[in-house]
Amino acid sequence: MVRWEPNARGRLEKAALELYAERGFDATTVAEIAARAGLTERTFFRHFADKREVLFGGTEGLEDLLVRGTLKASDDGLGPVEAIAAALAEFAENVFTKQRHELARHRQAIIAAHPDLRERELIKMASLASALAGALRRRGVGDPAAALAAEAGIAIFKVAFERWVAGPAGASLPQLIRESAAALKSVTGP
Amino acid sequence: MVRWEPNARGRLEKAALELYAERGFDATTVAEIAARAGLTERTFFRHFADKREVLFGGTEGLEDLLVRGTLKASDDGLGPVEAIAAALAEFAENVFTKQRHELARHRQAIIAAHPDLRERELIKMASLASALAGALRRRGVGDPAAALAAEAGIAIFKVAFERWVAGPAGASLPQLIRESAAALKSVTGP
DNA sequence: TAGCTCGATGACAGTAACTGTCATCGCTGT
DNA sequence: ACAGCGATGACAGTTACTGTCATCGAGCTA
Repeated sequence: MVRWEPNARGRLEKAALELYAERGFDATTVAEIAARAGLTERTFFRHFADKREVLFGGTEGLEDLLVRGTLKASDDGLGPVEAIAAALAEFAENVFTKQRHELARHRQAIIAAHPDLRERELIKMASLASALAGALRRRGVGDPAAALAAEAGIAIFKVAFERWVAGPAGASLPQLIRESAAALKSVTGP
Repeated sequence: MVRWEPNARGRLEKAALELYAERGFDATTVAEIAARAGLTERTFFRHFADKREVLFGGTEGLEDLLVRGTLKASDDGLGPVEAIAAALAEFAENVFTKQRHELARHRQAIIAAHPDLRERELIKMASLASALAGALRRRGVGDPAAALAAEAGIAIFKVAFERWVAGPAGASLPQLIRESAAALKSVTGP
């Protein structure tokens, strides 16, 4: 006999996703989320810094992973933007699989529906860009090249991900990333 | 004899800027800002949607201005990214003058110090990118090229602006924008 | 001039996000 | 057995933000 049901955090995430989808982000209170998860409001805030963060869990190791991928690709001789694109593509290969397409679509619909959630997503991306710029600098890329390459890499991912989410379940995100990278290259030209 | 002092909005902006700088964003309450401006909290929220927005006023005509500039530059035969960079450079020429360097530095220091304010800044930039992408599409640029060019243009501006703010008062933002655009071009290559 | 509408503000109550603090009580190691 | 730990609950407090009605000078109209 356990004192509490396990996986409180996961239950909160599930409850929040459901309620945000059912009633919208604004019309959902933290107390309601906690109640559906069989917990109290106070416990919600022990697991998540705020009402938005509950949608952005599992992002902890992400930056490190992509930084390592970028460093490796850079060591393989790729240019700055190509290195980031390669790291993102490899990451996408493992995480944004065909099975998770529907889940990602659902989540993005919720995020797109509310500016507060868009803001949170944007700052996560910006933080990632900053980390990737640092990685490039460690590989000898100067400034402002490193910062620009990182921003460009994130732009590639944003656009590719948007298309992946909007498109059919069969599409390959790594492929879309490669296409976006190519499109960026052609569009920066004359 | 007037019933109220004029320029309530401006007084609120000034008071907020001062208090955010003095005590920090978190430690400042809206009631304090309103009191310093000789108004009530309720009136603050009639002028600004929230506590952050008070730092982002005067942004109303910006999107239209840059969209028009981009359309014009595009008609002059520039490539998508170049067109946006040109529009941004011209805008910067008129707005981010040497005299406003100190003010901009001050404002950016406040924004950089608080994630909530960074989020707001990022969504403004994202909204601008979206508008610029629309402008490019109207000029026949396809997808995902239009979206990527817009994101790239915004990246150029972000990096250039960061350098302008961090650098000496004499630097020219339009010049930094042109340098960033060139750096992006070289970094997307092999 | 008298009355009327309008627009900016104040007054006040209410909701909900978030925080600080202390109590509770199974589990774990000694 | 028992002490301490860690996740949770209970509860009060602050503050961002909203809805609603009252106020009152300015300008319009008859």
